[in-house]
Amino acid sequence: MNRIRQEKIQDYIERNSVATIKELQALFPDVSLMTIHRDLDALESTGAIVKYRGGVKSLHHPDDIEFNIRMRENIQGKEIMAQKALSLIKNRSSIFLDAGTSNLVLGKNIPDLSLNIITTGPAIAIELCRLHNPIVTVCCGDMNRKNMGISGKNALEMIDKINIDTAFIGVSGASSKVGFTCGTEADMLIKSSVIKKARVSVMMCAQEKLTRLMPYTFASFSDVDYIITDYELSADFKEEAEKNGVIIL
Amino acid sequence: MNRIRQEKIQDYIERNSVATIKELQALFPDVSLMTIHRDLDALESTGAIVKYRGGVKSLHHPDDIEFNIRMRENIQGKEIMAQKALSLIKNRSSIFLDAGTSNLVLGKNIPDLSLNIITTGPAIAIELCRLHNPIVTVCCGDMNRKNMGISGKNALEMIDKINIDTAFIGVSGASSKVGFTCGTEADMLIKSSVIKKARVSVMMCAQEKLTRLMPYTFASFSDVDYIITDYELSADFKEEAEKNGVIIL
DNA sequence: GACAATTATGATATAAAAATGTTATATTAT
DNA sequence: ATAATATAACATTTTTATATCATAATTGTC
Repeated sequence: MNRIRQEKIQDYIERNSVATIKELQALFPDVSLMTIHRDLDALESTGAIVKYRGGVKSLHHPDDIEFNIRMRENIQGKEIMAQKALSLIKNRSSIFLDAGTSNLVLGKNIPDLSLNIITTGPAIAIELCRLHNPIVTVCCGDMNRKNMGISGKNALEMIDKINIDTAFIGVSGASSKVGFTCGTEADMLIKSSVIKKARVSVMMCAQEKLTRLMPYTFASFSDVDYIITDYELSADFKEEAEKNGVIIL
Repeated sequence: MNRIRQEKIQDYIERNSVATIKELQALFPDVSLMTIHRDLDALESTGAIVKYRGGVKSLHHPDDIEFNIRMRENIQGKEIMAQKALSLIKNRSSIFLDAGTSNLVLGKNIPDLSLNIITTGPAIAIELCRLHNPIVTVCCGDMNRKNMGISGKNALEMIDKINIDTAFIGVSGASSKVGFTCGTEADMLIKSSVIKKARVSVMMCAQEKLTRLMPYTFASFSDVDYIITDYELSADFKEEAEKNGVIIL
């Protein structure tokens, strides 16, 4: 079988979450219908998709999808941010990775150093299993389906007990006036506790988050040390950062 | 033969855990295809790698890949076990899912009931995000790369605090004499604590685990309530189960 | 250093396997 | 009942692996 074509097909289906055979045929005009069918059979046997008469659908579940969709958004920006963040990760330090897509991309890029990595993202923990040197610790608590993150009282208690050198915190929305915001109270509690405990706090602010505000503020500019972004900050952000000694990467 | 090249090839395969012949050819453009084949034959005869049509794979994979491989093994058996386990899950109860591939398959099959699900498997937690009703709680602690499971002091403390109605425990090895075993001390501590706390303890014993013994015993027959398996138990298991009032599903 | 013996490599032909296409037949939806 | 779609069976093409032989490089011996 042609792996590359099959992966393209799967990608297409995942993106659109459904696809007709005709669409796929049009997408790959140089192979026969039968081959498409066979490719789909192969993909189906891996459990990634399901065939039905006339087409196929992705088997990924609604909540996964939201996360996966966000995972595919602005990949380049996330890569840029990950590269910047790597410069802040020192061997033999203890770092915290907040749940979320930016930090999952960061997790994929972390080298095999002697680190203590604490995370609220199970997906991040799984990703880090590819490495041999870091000790990976998962925060306990309740899963938030939206951001695949852990929060709750147990998590807070645990964070209270550990030491964090550098914390990478996901930001859902921000403004120069209200600071850094997120969508739930539970997440807010986690993020603000971590920032209090960490020696260095790094805000992972993809560009699109900077024009958006979420209900809960978890940190103001004076609480943080670095802002990592994928493009450039607007003047008011820069000004506010400078005023509070926040370094922009 | 050229030892140095062969070692480079082996290194490359180990690092990527698989390699296509084409990749290797591109990597060593100054030798012929035939030579690559012969190198691979030599490496295969040492038992370090395995050839398959189109490429080679390493026998020792990074742990995350190892987990995925185990995930694909005996899928039918795991499905059978999952179906049996479902009959023990009651609405509005608190269940514990141990990390591991059998319970990940079980997780994929759990219906959208009002459950409290506690798990040591981040992959299981992610899978359960597809559901809307259960409250999913992840145990805190350190990741064991081999079974993608969480263990350690934090996890033990957390388990101590919660109530578990039915616990589904993964079994790595078992015998009628020594009972149920696993591979690390940390896992042993988790499993035995959970069994102590749970009202009902269910051992998930795929057939292939029953002819295998692992270093740490975490439970004897008298500690457990159910054994779920995908085929049939041998006479000595049945006898020992009956003696201790363990129900075999 | 010359020479044989061994080992490694490359080229080509051949065999095996896998992927694809074609056509015929079965299934399904309306 | 009919048209659309899916599957099965077989033929063909393409890809990949092996066997064989010739040649080159390396090693050991005198």
